Parts: sequence; C-alpha cells; structure tokens
Amino acid sequence: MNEIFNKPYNSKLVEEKIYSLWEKSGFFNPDNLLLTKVKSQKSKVKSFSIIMPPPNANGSLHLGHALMIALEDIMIRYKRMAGFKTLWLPGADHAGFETQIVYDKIIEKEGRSRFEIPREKLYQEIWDFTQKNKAAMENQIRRLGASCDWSREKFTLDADIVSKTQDAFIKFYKDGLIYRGKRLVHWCVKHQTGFSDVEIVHEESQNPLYYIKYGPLVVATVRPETIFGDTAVAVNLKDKRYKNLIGKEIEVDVVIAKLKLKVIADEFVDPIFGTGAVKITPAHDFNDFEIWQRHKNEIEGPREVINKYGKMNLVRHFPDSAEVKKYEGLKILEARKLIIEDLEKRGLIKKIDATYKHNVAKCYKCGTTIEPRLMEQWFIKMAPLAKPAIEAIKSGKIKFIPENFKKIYFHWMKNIRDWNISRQIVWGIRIPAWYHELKCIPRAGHEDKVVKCKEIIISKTEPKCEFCDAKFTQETDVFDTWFSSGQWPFLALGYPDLKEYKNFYPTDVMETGWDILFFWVARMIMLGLYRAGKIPFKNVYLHGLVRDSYKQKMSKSKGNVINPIEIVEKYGADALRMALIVGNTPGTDLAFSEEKVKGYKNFANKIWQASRFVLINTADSNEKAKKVKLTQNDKKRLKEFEALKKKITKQMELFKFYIAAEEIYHYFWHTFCDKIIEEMKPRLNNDNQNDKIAAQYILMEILKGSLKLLHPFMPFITEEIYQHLQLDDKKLLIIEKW
RNA sequence: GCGCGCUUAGCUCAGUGGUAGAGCGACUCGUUUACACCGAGUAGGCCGGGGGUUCGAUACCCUCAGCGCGCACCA
Repeated sequence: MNEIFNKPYNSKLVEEKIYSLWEKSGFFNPDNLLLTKVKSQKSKVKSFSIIMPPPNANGSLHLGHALMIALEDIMIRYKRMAGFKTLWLPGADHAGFETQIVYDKIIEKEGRSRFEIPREKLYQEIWDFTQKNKAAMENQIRRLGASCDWSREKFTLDADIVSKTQDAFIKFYKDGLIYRGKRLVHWCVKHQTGFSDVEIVHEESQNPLYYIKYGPLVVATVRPETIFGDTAVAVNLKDKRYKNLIGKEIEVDVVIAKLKLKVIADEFVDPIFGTGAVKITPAHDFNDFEIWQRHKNEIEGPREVINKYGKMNLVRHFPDSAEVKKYEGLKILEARKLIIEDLEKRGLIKKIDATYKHNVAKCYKCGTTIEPRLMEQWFIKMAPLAKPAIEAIKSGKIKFIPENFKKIYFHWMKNIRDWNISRQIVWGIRIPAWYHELKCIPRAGHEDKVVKCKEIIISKTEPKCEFCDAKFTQETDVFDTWFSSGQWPFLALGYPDLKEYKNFYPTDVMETGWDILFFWVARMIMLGLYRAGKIPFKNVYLHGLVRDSYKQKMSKSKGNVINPIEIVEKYGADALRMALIVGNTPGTDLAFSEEKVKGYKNFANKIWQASRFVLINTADSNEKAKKVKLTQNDKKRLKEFEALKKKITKQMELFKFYIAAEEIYHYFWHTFCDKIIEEMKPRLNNDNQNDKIAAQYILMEILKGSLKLLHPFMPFITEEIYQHLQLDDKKLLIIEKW
C-alpha cells in the first residue's frame, strides 16, 4: 500500500495531480470518449450536453460560480459514467457593461476617465484586462474540479461570435423586428448609458409631494424641476371639477417663463390621486411621454430641459428669460430646491406632503436614480418573440427545475416590453449600423438620385453609397451584452455549420442562478427559438444564491465575500462541493457555513481511512481465482448496496443531487464504515480462508461501488483512491461504468 | 397594484395522505491498532394560528398572521 495512506487525507497532495491526469487523458472531450466505448454498442450513442454559463472575465470566481461548477460537473460526470457522449462546453464572458464599470473603477484610481480615452485604446486595454482575468479564472475552474472540454472553450468576443451576433442583428432588422426609435430610455447619469427594463430596480423612497399652483389649477409633483419641460396638463374626462377646462389653454407661471398649456383629458389620470390634475412632461417621464403620444395632434412634444449629465439645460428653450441663467447647469436636486424657493416666493406652493412614499427607479449597479431620457436607440420588438417562448414552456418542451419559476417566467413574458439593446459604452460588440457622415455629396451623374440616399445602412463593413461620396460613420453604441449572450447556446456550438451544433443542440440542461432568469434564460429561449428555430435547452436548473451563514447577501461593501479558492486551499475542492450540494434544493438560497465544509473535509478523511483499511486488508487477496462463498449477510449487504445505487440513480435523473449526495454520504459513513467494516473485522483475522476471502470481496466490491457513486460529487479523492485499488482492467474512474 | 414563495428540532434545511427526518450544534459514555478529521448512546418538535375535505393532514382546500422575493407608468 502506498505510504500516502499513512497520513490523514491531504487534498493538496492530490487535487492538482489528479486534475492534470484527467486533462491529459483527454476524456473531457466527448470525441475521445467514443474510442473507449464498448464495441457492442453499435447504435448511435446518446449525447448529453451542457453549455457552461460563461463567467465574467472581469474578476475572480465567487461561491455562486463554485455552486454552478459543482452542479454541472455532477451532471456531466454522472452522464459520462452512464455512457453518454458528454460535452460540457466552457466559456468566458466579456460581460459588456459589467466589465466596463469594473475597468472604469480601475482607471479612476489612476486618475483617468473612460470618457477621455480614445475608443480603440480603451477597447484594447479592456481586452488585455479580460484576457488576464480569463486565464486566472480558468485555473480557478480547474481547481474546483470541472471536467469541461477546454479544447472547445469559447469567449464571447471570439471573431465568429461577434460576426454571427451582428448577422443576427441584420436578420432581425430585415425581418422588421428591430427598429431605431427616439424614445424615453432608462438613463444612468453616472454610467452615462441607457439600459433595458431589467437593469433597473425600483426602490421605495419618501419624497415630498409638492402641490403647485398651476394657472387656474393645482398639480401635485415630486419633481418640480421638470416643470420647465411641461407641455400640457391632463385631467380625467369624468372629473366634473375640470370638465369645462378640457380643451382650453391655460397660462402657467413657471418662474422663468409663462407657459401656455392645453388641458387634455386622459384615462391615465386618477381623479383621486393628488388634485386630479397632472402636469405633462413628455421628455422626462414615461407616463407623460405616452400621454403625449396619445395626444400628438393636440399638444407640443417633448421639451428636454435636463441633459445627459442630469443638469438643467434651459437657455436654448428660454433664451429671453432673465431668470433662466441661475438655473442653467444646476443638478437636478439643486434645481428642485431652487424652484421650490422661487415658487414659494410667488405664493405658488399650496401644500407639501412630506409623508409621500413612492417607488423610484435606480441603476441596478450603482443605485443612482434613473433619469428617463429621450434618445435614439435600437429596440427589438418582443411580443412576437415572447409568444413561442411562452409556448415552449407550456408545452413542456422546456422544463424548469424547480417548477414554480414557470409562473414567474410567464408573468414576465406576458408583460414584456420592447428591448433597448443600445449601450453607450465601448466594451462590447459594435452595432453594425452606419450613418451618413455629412449631407449627400452627389457623385457625378447621380445628382437626381441623391434624394434616395439612405440615412442608415445596416452592414458589418463600411458601406458605400450608390449615388454619393459621403462617408459613413459607424454606430458608436454597442449591443446590450445579453443580446449576444442570449444566443450563446447555439453560437458557442458553432451555429449553423459545425458538427457540434448538429450533435449537441438543443443542449440538455441550462444550469444557472434564478437571479438571471429574465436577463439571460428568457432571452436565450426567445432568441434560440427565433434564430436557430429550436429550443436552446430541454431543462433549466435554477440554483439559489449562495449567502453568508446569516443569510445575508455577500457583497464587497459588507466585506462578507468568501473566495472559493481559499476554501479549496483549506478544506479541499471535494469538501467544498459537498457543502454546496447537500441539502441545497434548487431555487432556494443557501446559507453557506465554513463549519459545513469542515464536516465534509472530515468525511473525505473518513473515505480515506476506510479505503486504507480495505487496502490493508485486501493486500493479500491475490488469489483471485478462488471462488467466493458469500454468507447470507454478505448477500444482504450486496443487495442493500444495489438498492442504494438504484435509489441514487433515480435521484440523479430527477436532478435531486441534494438528496443523492446525502444518501451516499450517509450510506458510506453509517453503513459501510460503521457496520460493514466492523462486521468484517473478525472475519479478516479468521483462520477460515473462504470466509476471509468473502469478507475481502465484500469490502472491495462495496468500496469500489461507493467510489463510483461518490465520484460525481467528490471527484478528486475518489479518483485518487481508485487509482490505488488493485483491479483488473482498471481505467480512470471518470470513465468507469456507473 | 399584479404575481411568486416561505413559516418543520437551538441553527441550516429535507420530507410524505397514515400520528416526524438529516447535517451541524448540545449532553453522556468510550482512548476497541482504518479513522478523535473517531465510535456507542441521549435529549430536543401540539410540522405558524384558525377552519374545511378525509377513517386519518405536517402534507390537499380555504382563511388569517408574520417574513422574503419578483414585476409594475399613480403624477
């Protein structure tokens, strides 16, 4: 017996060595698995595939990643052992906006700003930054034991991915599903980019509600500084108080000017709220924008009085006003304070309700109040995409684990709105649209045709106008990173040509956190159905968030973030994996405790010691030829183990890894170690050779079988021990038959 | 406002139409040569409240309460 067994199990001596053994074997690659197949299996091999959610290449892994790796690796190892042609495709995500702001912070510390660095230079810098992170991250994934096929690894900015993402945009555009429109967009003043609906969060806050004298009316608002952008006042048609005012024009004193505004009637207005009269600011409020659209013919359109920096921009609208200058350039809150003072001086503030609570939209990343801003952006029409995506779940083609996420999915899908995919950052895939730089410069002989020049050309390369010499400039916006991520399952597999795509799409499982159900999972379903014409995956396994032991969200600001690699160093990857898996039901957040990991480190040692015992006591069992005469009890033990194997296999098929892991843990410790080994001890010292052989046989059989059942969960230690067993036809445990 | 959950042993959580389970923790005993990173035991729960269905409910239905979460255009 190897002397390594003379000491307690030391994961550090084992894990690195074993991982490189696996990697060298080539068995992570499904193509090599075929060679090892039993010859009798002539018929097509069943395949099993998972695309790894590519971790962001902008930092190191967190425990959520460790959970993801553990779950997916369990499925993969199980299926590989069960004889499937198994592909787990790893990747890394450029993570557009997320990485942009990580990098912003880095250069801020250096006293630089992304807004002052030339686009190409900044892009190159971030590229280098992500490549460095990517390499570090890959090693961390290895440390966790991931048996993924590194030879197929993809990055979300690989040339083919970029090109195909742009192709998708072009197709969507041609199909009339993408449009460019000047609309109100969620704008983060700090990050200087627009967002889609899912990048904002609503937060309850208490802000004074000001009742302002408004010509003959009184209106209530929390944003008095937008009064300069008012273009109408709305009431409800049924509101008797204001019936005679509808259609009339009123004069409103807004300090810097007197506005002539029309009173309109709109369903939206709730007569009970406030005064029943609403000031309409189409440029700075989503409702008001919609009201304007319904009353386009009656009232003036949006007047933008706040600029992209969240500062007042009034002079251009009110050049003749004497008062305007003191407002110009003020930040929103400063302007609010000043306008209230000025209105108060004029006796125009009727009431202030200081108890008013409402929900305010914030940037999901920095918490800055979102400023609705009028912008030309690219949108995808979602309703046509949502319909089949709802159907795919309803029909059961795609299953959710746990099931209750279906309801949340439906609720979101049914209320879906068009998706703003433009981002005003440099880190990402550039939108393949081009604009005329100048007015048309007619080419000789085409003077009459110039009117036909298109303003926008959709093309991956710089277009040339048929009739004129004007140059084109490329769209500076990049895609929302989720637009490309949403196509990841088929793009990573080389859609539409590669055999990988044909063999492995749709994939079997998409395993990810429930927190990106809308960001990612929903989009993959919609885009996969539309672009590839097929569902992207058959099962969606949604794991919970890993929180600290007090169930607090881990965050850098709280200082409770745990680095999974440090845990691996301390307790071993196998122990960490078990701690993340056992008792962790899908969809439920996990309270992570180091104590639990410690417990499974002890378990690893238990496996080690039990194996040591078996190795010591079977060392002399080289008389393999001898028949084994099993006792009644031996047979019972083997039967018991078969039953366990069945049970665990069933749990694996049902994605109940949290139970399967516990079952094998419990069996190994409390049946194999506590009972069976104890039962065998006297027999091993017995003079009766037959009985001794039987005891040795039982020990070895059950140890071997247990190592297999344990392997998906605790791959390192099981492989290490397996390599020390003296067996005929021994292969690597990763490819042994389940 | 619309929607989704959760409430089971001190803690973290499983679970099932037949009167409760695991891990950790606590306590007692034990140094028996695989393992003290151990073993043998013990204690601990009207399964949130109320009502209903049922021969029988922790589990199914209704309702109340507390907690958590998602979505959302009430100025």
